[in-house]
Parts: sequence; structure tokens; C-alpha cells
Amino acid sequence: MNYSKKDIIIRDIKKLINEGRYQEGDKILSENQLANKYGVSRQTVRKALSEMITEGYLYAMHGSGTFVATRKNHKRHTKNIAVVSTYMSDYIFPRVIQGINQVLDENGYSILLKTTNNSRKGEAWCMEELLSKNIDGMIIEPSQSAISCQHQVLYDQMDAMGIPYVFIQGCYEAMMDRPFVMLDDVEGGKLITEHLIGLGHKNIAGIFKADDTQGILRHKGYIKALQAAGIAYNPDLVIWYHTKDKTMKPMEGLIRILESGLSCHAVVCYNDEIAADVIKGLQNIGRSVPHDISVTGFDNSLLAHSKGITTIAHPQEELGKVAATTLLGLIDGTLPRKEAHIMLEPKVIERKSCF
Amino acid sequence: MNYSKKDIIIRDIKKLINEGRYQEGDKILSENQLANKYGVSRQTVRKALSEMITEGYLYAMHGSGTFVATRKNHKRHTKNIAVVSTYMSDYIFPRVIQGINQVLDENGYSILLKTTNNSRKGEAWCMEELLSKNIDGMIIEPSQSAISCQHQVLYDQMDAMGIPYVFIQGCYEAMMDRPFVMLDDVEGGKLITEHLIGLGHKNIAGIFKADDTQGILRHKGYIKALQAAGIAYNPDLVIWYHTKDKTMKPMEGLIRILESGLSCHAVVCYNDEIAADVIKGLQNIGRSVPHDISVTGFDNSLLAHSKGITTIAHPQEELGKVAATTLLGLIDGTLPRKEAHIMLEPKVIERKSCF
DNA sequence: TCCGATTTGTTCGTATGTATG
DNA sequence: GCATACATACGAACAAATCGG
Repeated sequence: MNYSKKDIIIRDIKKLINEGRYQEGDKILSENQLANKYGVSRQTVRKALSEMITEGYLYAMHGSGTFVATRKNHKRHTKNIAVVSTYMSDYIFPRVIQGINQVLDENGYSILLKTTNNSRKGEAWCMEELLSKNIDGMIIEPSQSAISCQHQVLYDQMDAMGIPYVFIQGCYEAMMDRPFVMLDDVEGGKLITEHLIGLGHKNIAGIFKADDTQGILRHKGYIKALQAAGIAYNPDLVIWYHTKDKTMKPMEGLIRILESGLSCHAVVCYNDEIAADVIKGLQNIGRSVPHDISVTGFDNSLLAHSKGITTIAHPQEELGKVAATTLLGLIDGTLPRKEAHIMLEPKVIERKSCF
Repeated sequence: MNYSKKDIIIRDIKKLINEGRYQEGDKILSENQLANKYGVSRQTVRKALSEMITEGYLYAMHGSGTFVATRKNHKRHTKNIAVVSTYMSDYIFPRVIQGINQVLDENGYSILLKTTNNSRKGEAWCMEELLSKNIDGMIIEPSQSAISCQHQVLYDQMDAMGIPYVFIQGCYEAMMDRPFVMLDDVEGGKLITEHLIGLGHKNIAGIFKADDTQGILRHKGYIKALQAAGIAYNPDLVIWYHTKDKTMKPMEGLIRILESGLSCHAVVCYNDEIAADVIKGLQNIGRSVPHDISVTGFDNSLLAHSKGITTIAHPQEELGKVAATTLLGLIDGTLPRKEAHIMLEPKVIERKSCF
């Protein structure tokens, strides 16, 4: 076929690689050594190596040598990190990503942005695409995190490819051994409930979201606080809703509780949005907040600020920064994976929705 | 930057192809002619052409010549598009990027996110980094767009590499021939001023930002409206401020106007943020809005909504979608660059800050 | 059909620059 | 500082394919 000296060199090196006599990462003979061995000029060797490099068989390091690439294409560090979020419009998203960007930018990394629209199919599709691109790491907000993860394979594949990742906001229950950075939702739920207990409340209702980890954990904190105060947990006072029910179910449930004759003068809400809806709903049925009923939120969003809702501070920017720092530690190997499980401490922000 | 002779030749030829001066199938200059033209050796030319051939820009025919390949053969497509914004926390950013993401996602593209912190140095740094990465296009919000662009070279280089880009929000004056998608700020300034004129106002003050294109254009619209209504333009009624002055200068200027004895019962503000500051400032000196003085904003931000400011609607999501669609048209060649100059129509949103 | 000019393809030799260890 | 190794560049020669006259 090809009898040019260049092609003979290419054929020989490919043969050595395919027969396994050269392993991934091995340093091959230097240009001068090859030139000598084949009795050709260094330029001819360079032409041969250059072709093999563009084909992805080899990669060259200036001043160091030429090396065998990983099967077919050697993935180079591109300084790109994928950030996968559920919704772009989520109210906490801008601040979190700002924190991420700040840290990554300082370290010369860029953000590759993807969204899942909070669907599993979206998440799987995203990750498959990312696996085919060149990324050095991933920060991911899991979709519908309370439902068990059906595509753990994809995460295993990331592990196999040596691409580290960090979960933020929540984490699939089966994958709590993987790195994550999140607000301590149990502690948050406990703190806000204790705040109400401290104000003298005993019969405290709770409204929680059933389809993400955060709802479940905040509920757990709510129980903890009750137990610690020696108050019996009453399931009739707890309302569970799903994303699709969020406009109706919380308020309907609360009205049923109030009409059932149960004494109840405080409500712990899953987040500020629900709290704001509940406050409006209570006013509609002639109950005043906080004098008749105290209401709490969660996340300390703009809504909580403008409506004066007592809530839990969500350290959005901090969370982004910590997640990025954690990921960088995993990438350069300075942080062991087992230590990459970080809970940020929540804090109560007192406003005027409790009494 | 230090570019090798090889890279200069590559850049030049790519530029000729991208500008359409070389059509598909055209024969380019021979190796010897190029060597002569650039005063380099034939080997250097060969190295340059060889790279372009492996990238798919050219193909060579032994004994015949080197020719321009078809657009589709370019092997650089990574389906990544850079989005460069000034600030991550900017209040319009989330909605704009949501629109961009929607369109790009549907077409299988991912977003590579960068921020400049509204500094030229940041912008230059960003672009240099992007040029070394593989991107198919760029959507960029220029930094301090009213100040003339000192790194047009970088944009020329993007052209040379065949990477299309679209300006959003504003555009450097010297580069208005490049593709852009923005709100028609002149028309917006005109509409909001006409709204005040329609309410019977004649002496209308204006507060504008001097260091981005938008401020200058909105001012232009303000003048247009006055002229159309036969009202003389009075420069004493116009206050210019820079980003660093924004907390003090607008209100100071307005107080000076009010105290100077000039009759003035309406103020057109650069944006909602300034309008909100002005309204608060006026109340502090005992003037009521809108009864004593009417105030208008711009952008229809959350602030305008919560404070009830009459303003101009900024079609944030729409702008993102149009910008992305335009860029995709430029990438696949279906949209000629000359047609990629899009102005979105503004609309007045009436609230209660005018009377 | 052949010739010669042109053009790309391959190779050799040499020199200098620059990153690595 | 030094040797090693890759990166860029120049000059030269010859081979092989193409095309017009």
C-alpha cells in the first residue's frame, strides 16, 4: 500500500500500540532516536508523529516527550466544568451560579451550562451529551431528587472516566456516598420549628414537598424539634404536596386542619413561596398573620424579604463557592472523595410573620 | 500576542473564506505564490495548508492545486456556544439566558458561560480564552459599550476563524456592521417621553447613563420625541452620570434643576433602578410622585413592578431567543451577516408613577 | 503523443526558540 | 546552568500528478 518512510513509521508505532507493547501513557522513543533507528531525518519522523497526534494515537509534551494516548483519543484538560441545574429561572439559581463562577474563574475554568427542566430524561440526556464532550468536572443539582435514581450507570461512567462531580441542593438517597454540598435541611427544619416552639407554640402544622430530598429532610428536622421539646408528632397536622399540586393542595390541607377543630396556631412551610401563598389564603378566610396564626418560610428569598416572612437563610452564593472549591479539590486530588460531604449551617431570619 | 508565521497565513486564508472572497471550490494561490507573498519558505506555507486541510477548510489535488472545501466539512463543530455577559447577577440576566438556552438546547448546543465584570480587560481576557477553546459561536453583551472598543483585533480574529458572534443589549459604535440583537432603545426613549408629553408635560428632565450605548440611545429617543412635539430641547434639563456616580449624581442633578426655578414636572430615567432612587429622593425632599412630579423607568424589572413605576417593557426572554436563533442562522450560513441587525420593539407599561 | 511548466508530495539538512527536568 | 526534547522555520532537491500547447 503505502511505502513512504513516514507511513512505515506510522504503521510500526500503531502496531506496537495495538499489540499492547506500548501502554497508555508510555513515553515513546524521542524524535531523534526514531530518526536514528529508521535512518531518516528528524523531519520525517515529525511528520509521522504529527499525523498520529491529530489522529489521537499520541500526544506530545513540549520539552518532555511524546506519549501514547488513551484508546483512540486522549482527552486533554479543557478547563471546562459542567453546571447542571433543574431550572434556569429558579430564584436561587443566579446567586448560586455567581458563587460557582467566581471560584472557577479565579482558577481559569469556564462553565458549561445545562438544564434538565427537573426531569430524569433531561438529566440523562444532559449527562450523555456531557460524557461525549470534554469536561473536567460537573456540579449537578439532581432532578426530582426524592425519587430513586434510575440512571446511576451514568454516574458510574463518569467515575470510570475519572470525571469528578458534586451534587448541590440535594442528593439521591442511594448516592449519599458521592460528593455533595448542600444546606443542612434537617437542621433548618429543626431550627425554624424550634423558633415557633420558643414562641410558645405546641400544635404546629407542617407543609412539605414530597418529591425532592429537601422536603423530606425539612420534615425530618420538624419531627426532631418536636421530639426534643417533648411534643407528640401528629401526622394529621402534616400536609404533603407534589410539584404539580403546589397551587391548591397546601392551602386546602391547611383549611381542613383548621376546620377539623384541631387547635393550631403555627405552620411550618416548605419554602417562602408556599408561605406567601398560605399567608394570602389565611387572610382570605379572615385569619390574621401573625396574630391568629404564625407562618414560616424557607430559603430567605426576595419574596420573604418583601412580605416580611420569618424564614431560614439559604447561603446561595456561599453554596456555589463551596461546591466549586470542593470540585476543584477533587480534580487536583487534594481532597479525598470521602471528605467531600458538606452541610452548610442554616440560620433563622426573624421577620414579622410569627408571634 | 505572538503569532507564528504559519498562524498568520492560516488566519488570513480563513478570513478570505469567511468573508466570501473565496467561494467553495475556488483554487487558492499556489504554495510558491504564498511563500513569495508572505516572504516565507514553502515549507512554512505547506505546514499552514496542511493544518487547514486536516481541519477541513481546504483540500489539495496533487499536481493541480489547493481548493476551498465546502462549509459543512469544517471539523471544528463542538456544539458549544459561548455566552459572555457583564454581570451574572444582573437582574435581566436569568431571563435572557433562559431564552438563549431554550433555543440552543433544542438545536443540540450547549452554553459556555463567561462574565466580564463589565471591564474591557475582562472582555479581552474572556475572548482570548474562548479563541483557544473550541466554540461554534458567541453571544456577547459588550462591556461599557459607549467607550470605543480597543480590542477590535480580537473580533477580527473571530471572523478570521469563522466563528460568528452576535452582540446583545448594546454594540460598540465602530462595530455596528456586526450582527446584533437589541431592544430599540431610541424608540423606547421616544415612546416613554411621548407618554409624558401625552399627559400634558412640556418641561421634561432626563437622567441618562453616559457609559453604555443604551444610555446614549435612550437620550436620542428623548430628543426625538421632544422635537416631534415641537418642544425645544433644553440641555440644562439633562443629567448625565457614570456607573460609579449612580448613587449620588442623578438625585443631586435633579435637585439642582428643581431649585434653579426651572418649571419641571416630569423626569425620564435611564432605568427602573434610577427611577426608584429618584422617587425615594423626591419623597425625602417632600415632593410627591406622581402628583408633583411624574417619573418613568426603563426595563420593566421586578423593581418597577413592586414600586409601580411606569416603564418600558424589556422583552428579556424574547431577546435571548432571537439572539440564539440569529446566531444559529449565521453558523449554518442560512442568514447573511448583513441581515443580522435586529431591533426589538419596546412597549410602554403604564403604572402609577405618572400623572 | 509528447514536452515543459506548474503544482503538490516527500525527504533531507540545518538553525533557532522554548519548555522540562 | 545544562542536556534533552519538542516547535518553528528556512533552503534545497527530487518525485509525482496535472494541464496547456
